[in-house]
Amino acid sequence: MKRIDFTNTQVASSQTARDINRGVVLNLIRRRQPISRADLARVSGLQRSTVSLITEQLIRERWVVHGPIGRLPRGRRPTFLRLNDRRAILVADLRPQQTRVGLADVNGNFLSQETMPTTNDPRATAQGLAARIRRLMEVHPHLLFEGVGISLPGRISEKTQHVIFAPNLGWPDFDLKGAIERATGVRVELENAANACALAEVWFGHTEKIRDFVVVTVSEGIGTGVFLNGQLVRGRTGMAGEFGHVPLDPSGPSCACGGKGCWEVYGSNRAALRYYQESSATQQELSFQDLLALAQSGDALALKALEKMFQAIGRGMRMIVTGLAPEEIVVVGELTRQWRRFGSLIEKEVGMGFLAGRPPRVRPVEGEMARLRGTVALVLQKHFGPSAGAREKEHESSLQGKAIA
Amino acid sequence: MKRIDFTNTQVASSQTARDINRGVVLNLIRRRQPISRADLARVSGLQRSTVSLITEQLIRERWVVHGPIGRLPRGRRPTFLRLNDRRAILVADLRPQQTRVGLADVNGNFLSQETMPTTNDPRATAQGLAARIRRLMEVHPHLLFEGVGISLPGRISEKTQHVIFAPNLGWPDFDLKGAIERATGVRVELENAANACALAEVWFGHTEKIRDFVVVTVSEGIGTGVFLNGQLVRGRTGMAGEFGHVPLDPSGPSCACGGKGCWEVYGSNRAALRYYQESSATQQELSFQDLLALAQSGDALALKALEKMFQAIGRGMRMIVTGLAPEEIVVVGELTRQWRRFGSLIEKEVGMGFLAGRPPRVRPVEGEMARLRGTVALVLQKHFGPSAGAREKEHESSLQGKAIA
DNA sequence: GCATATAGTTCGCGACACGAATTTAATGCC
DNA sequence: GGCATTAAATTCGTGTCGCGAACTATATGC
Repeated sequence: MKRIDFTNTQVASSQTARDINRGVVLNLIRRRQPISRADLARVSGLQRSTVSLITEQLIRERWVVHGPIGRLPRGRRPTFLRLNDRRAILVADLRPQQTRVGLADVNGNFLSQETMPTTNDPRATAQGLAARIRRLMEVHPHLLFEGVGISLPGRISEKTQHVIFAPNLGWPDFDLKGAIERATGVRVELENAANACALAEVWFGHTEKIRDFVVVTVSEGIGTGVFLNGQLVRGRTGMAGEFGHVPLDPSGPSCACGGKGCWEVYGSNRAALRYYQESSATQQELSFQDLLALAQSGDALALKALEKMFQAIGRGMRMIVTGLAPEEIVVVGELTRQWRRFGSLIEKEVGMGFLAGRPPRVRPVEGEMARLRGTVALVLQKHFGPSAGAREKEHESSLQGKAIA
Repeated sequence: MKRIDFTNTQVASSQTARDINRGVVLNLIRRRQPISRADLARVSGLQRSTVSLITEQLIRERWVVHGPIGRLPRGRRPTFLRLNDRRAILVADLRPQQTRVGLADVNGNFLSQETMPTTNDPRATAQGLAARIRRLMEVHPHLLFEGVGISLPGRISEKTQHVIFAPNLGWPDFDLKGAIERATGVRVELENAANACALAEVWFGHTEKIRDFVVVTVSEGIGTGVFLNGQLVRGRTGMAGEFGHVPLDPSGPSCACGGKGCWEVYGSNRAALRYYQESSATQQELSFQDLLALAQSGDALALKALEKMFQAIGRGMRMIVTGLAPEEIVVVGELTRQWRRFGSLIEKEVGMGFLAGRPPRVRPVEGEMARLRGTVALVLQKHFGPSAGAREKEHESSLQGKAIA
């Protein structure tokens, strides 16, 4: 009587084709809105008839709405389609000092934003966050809330979905997802901040077709979001991307992780502050913002500290370039404000250790929005991504799955 | 009149479902042969009727043949199916000193094997290789040759398919693929040796379901085959996986790549020989084989040299573990013969720098066959992989593609 | 008013997977 | 030996899907 569920392999049915094409059309609308059915057919390669059926379905599902009527030199006028911006996503970005809470539409545009303090107590922070989320939902009763997306400087277990390894927050193992879900009744998606930035690039960046890139987030530490073969790399346990804790020099200063000479010991905001304080011999507490301001005003020691920081960032990037050969490296963080002055230093360092061909582009990103935008993508990919069609259908008409014998 | 081919997005048709399911069934037959249609239906989740149609197609395509008749306590006997082992793949593994040429069936079993010298002249090596391939084809006129797979210690440009960056061979930019194809008339696939080992693991290894692992090949240098999210990582230019040239210590000895203190300077066969010669102060030329033999016979200095080598390998693996969090690391090379003695050293080193959770398994592989088996997979994946069905169909009845307006 | 051009819909067709019914082929009990 | 039972494999009717041609709707301009 050894009956096991053998249905482990992913087989395709007719529905599969529809799911795939639904995803293609939905994403084309997202990218090129407003766009007519005829153009969708041209761009996708699908037949106009097929596009009509799919868009009809998407409109039924409330993801797409009719937009304005277009104008052409001749012929019937096209009715443009666009995403339904009454679908909203609640987002939050946890950082050691403060948490940013926001409300965004499906296009990644923010309807509102606010900040709240982050505390060492995960339970209290979760409660405060849940309260603000509930309030946002009450204030906007006309919106359809798709979910909550949260980015944070830490790692989320693939299995339990708990927050694990968040040294910069100082949190222990904690079920943030469960806490917020229970308190708000909305589905929550968690993601590491660097990974969220990578998602933001893919979903809302101009670079549509890049399949291999790495995001490097520089703040208190250094985080990396690794995106290869068109997919985010999470690794077995969701721990992938901790290049910040790879040693550049085994005899270097100690790191909070327990290691020595880690990349982030040399290239983080904290490292720049350390460089500055070592050289100026002042005892006063500075923030990285202050350091940037000093550099802006021409302070030689501040400039020198930033120079060392940027060089170290480039040095660490070499291992990513050598090992993964990405097409592009995207830098996120406050330091990008000094990109004009020091960006070339990074490129020089990256180019130095390069083995063959052309080194990748290194590009800064305005940092404030990337993390939040990424969490929007995090929530949306459940609906827009592959095999999302099946989920929608289930949700819509609650078809039961096949019983397992 | 700006007409561009807009059909950039991958859309699905009815055929797509068949392609996917054909791949599922074909791979199930490969994995579980001999297997009956009924079992295929059970394991795949497809209907028996569907399985019959697909297997009929596969038999028409000559990929599958009828095997023996099974026995059951009751009921009609199943006719087992298995892969057609008259389909053969020509394989070659280029190494700095010698090249191994072989003939394998679709199951990765070798029908014959021979070796030939590798020279510094790529043109001469290609000619010699092509001659042996032609001879193998003449000797086996009853076989259907699917293609030639070649693994080598170097990188292949994604664009031109030329061999680029092969410092250990001492070759310049060279069109090996084109040379062999012109000389033999058979389609050639090139791949880096470490990547080939990774493919061998996925196709012929026991570990069917591991989606994230890294192969580390240790010989003259150190190569890595990075396999993440169920896919080989090649990077933008096919250069991904050169972790062997990431510095462990920026003040270390010079490397052939131009850098300093690269991983392979500490962890390769050459490094172990250097350790030994430094300690014993002998001037005689030793091979790594000799060193292993010395260690086997209990030579203290040889043991010490290997110990340092294994520790260095583990130290370099830490960056892979930290950055990519694979589920498993597979080690390939002659050094695996001393795994019992020193394997634990690697595991200890890997475990030391580990941030959270459990470190990955580190596992040795008998090295000789891995590279060659990988090239078999390299050729097969064109026929067995996704969207292979379309290619077969084209090949079979030469349907023309749609004309682009 | 009619040719022309373009957007969007309708409809018949073929490919496909599904699932029930049927056929085929074995075993074992009476 | 006859017949119920069991299981493999095939056949056939049904629904879904994309394709492509035909058709409808709606605009411009001579």
